This record gives sequence, structure tokens and C-alpha cells, in this order.
Amino acid sequence: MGELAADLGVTTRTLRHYEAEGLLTPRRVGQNRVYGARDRARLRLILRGRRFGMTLAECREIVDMYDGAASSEERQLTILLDRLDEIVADLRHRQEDLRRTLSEVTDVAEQCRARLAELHT
Amino acid sequence: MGELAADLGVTTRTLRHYEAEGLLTPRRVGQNRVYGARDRARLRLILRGRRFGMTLAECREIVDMYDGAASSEERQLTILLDRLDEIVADLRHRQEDLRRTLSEVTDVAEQCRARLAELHT
DNA sequence: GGATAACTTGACGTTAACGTCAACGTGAAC
DNA sequence: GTTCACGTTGACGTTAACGTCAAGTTATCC
Repeated sequence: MGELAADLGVTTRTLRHYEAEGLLTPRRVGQNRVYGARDRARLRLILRGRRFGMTLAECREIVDMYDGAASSEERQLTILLDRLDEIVADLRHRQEDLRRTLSEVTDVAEQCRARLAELHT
Repeated sequence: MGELAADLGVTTRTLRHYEAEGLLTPRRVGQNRVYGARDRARLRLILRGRRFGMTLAECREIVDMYDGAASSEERQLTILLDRLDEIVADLRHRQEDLRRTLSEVTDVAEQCRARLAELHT
């Protein structure tokens, strides 16, 4: 039941959309969907990624890598690792952008507080 | 000239779009746009915000606050400050989401490296 | 055994953030 | 003096990520 998955604050439509995009692959009992632990975990990762601007395509790429990392083929692992390093670099960049913005916003808030304190002297 | 502003890696269309949305307000010389230091600064802030998932509306709200923070009306300042604190909380949340994701991805990368090292023994 | 509630597929609608194309103006260059 | 590169407005197109019906199926409750 997608209802239970709506515990995570999404609609059933979202679940079907993610399934259509290949992000989730629930089992079927009859024709109803059943979400196992794996899908629930993937969903949490996806939603977390979405909150700081990752696209569904990026989310899918990352969650799929969690599966491929257990591979045994050297060639595959090397390619995967290169891509992972790119993703890490990208995430670090975003982290820095976020950090700067947060820093500036807290500065503005501080100026407001100072201004208010001044008005009360 | 929007050309100069395309130094920041955006198209002129983007600039006009931001202007239409009230994010930028370039002066006009004749009917041509001229972007001053203020607009350039705002643009950088906007683009930075966009990189970690802020919408244009959120960007506008924040950059507009930079202007309002110099206000002298206590009532205004109080409202502004409350909103700023909400924004700070939101940004911290995103920061935490990003941090967790980054942490997990680097973990996967480490597993890959370990796996590769093992294949070379 | 009929209503209700939750599931399904299918299809079209919506919003944000631009892309793209048409038609026109304009100063500089040759 | 016309070609060209860059500017303008206006309008329609596009993509992502869902929302929102419509119409039908199944399990359950009373």
C-alpha cells in the first residue's frame, strides 16, 4: 500500500511516478504494489536528495550505485569510482554554496538584532 | 549588456526572466539594459542559491531582505527577523540533508576503493 | 449484497524555469 | 550604405516533477 509510504510525506502519485522513472521497483501482490525495506530506504534517500536540489535523474544514479558497488569486475568498479568522485566534488560544491548563503543570511539576521537592540536603548 | 552578465554563465534569456520575476531591476540607457554592481551581486546570490535547490521565489525573498534589513521601523524589523530565523532553520535542514548524503556517497566510494585494492592482492 | 474505501491504469493539466523563434531597432565597421 | 553583431519585445515551446481527474477492480464492513 502506497498509503504506508505516504508516511514519508509523499502522495501515491509520487510513488508511481518514481516507479515509472525506474527509481522504485515494488513487488506486486496481485496487481497491488508492496514496498519492501529496500524501496523504503531508496525512497528516503531520494527525498533527502530532492530537498537540496538533486533531480530525480541524479537521485537514481546515486541510489543505483549503492547496488553496483558490490560488483567484482575491475573495469566496472573503476568507472563507478570515477563517477562517484565526480559526484562527491559536485556535492562539496553545493555544500560550499549552501554554507556561504547560510552564513550571509545569519549575518543579516544579526544586523537585524543589533538594529532592534539599538531601538530599545 | 546582458553579454557581460553572461560571464556568470547564464543566457540573456535568463536575465530577462529574472527581471520579469522582479529579481533584477537594471537601469535603462535608451532601451538597453545596464546592470550595476547591485544587480550583479544579486545575480550571484541567486545563482548560488539555485545550485542547491532554492526556487526563484525563495531567492527573491532572501535578496530582498538584504535591502529591508536597514529599515528603522521596529514592527518591520521584528517580522523580518522572524522570517529570517525560519529561513536559517530551513537552510540548516538542507545542510544536514546534504551532509548525510555526501557522507554516504563517500562511504560507497571508499568501499569501491577497498574492493579494488582487494582485487590487486 | 450493496456501500465504502483503497488500489489500479490511462490520460490530460499544471507550475517553474527557462529555450527558441520571429520580427524589429541600432550603433559600429568596412 | 549596407552588412553584421548585439539589443529589444512578444509569443509559443519544452522539460521536470508531479497534480488531477476518469473509469474500472478488489477487499471489507455491516
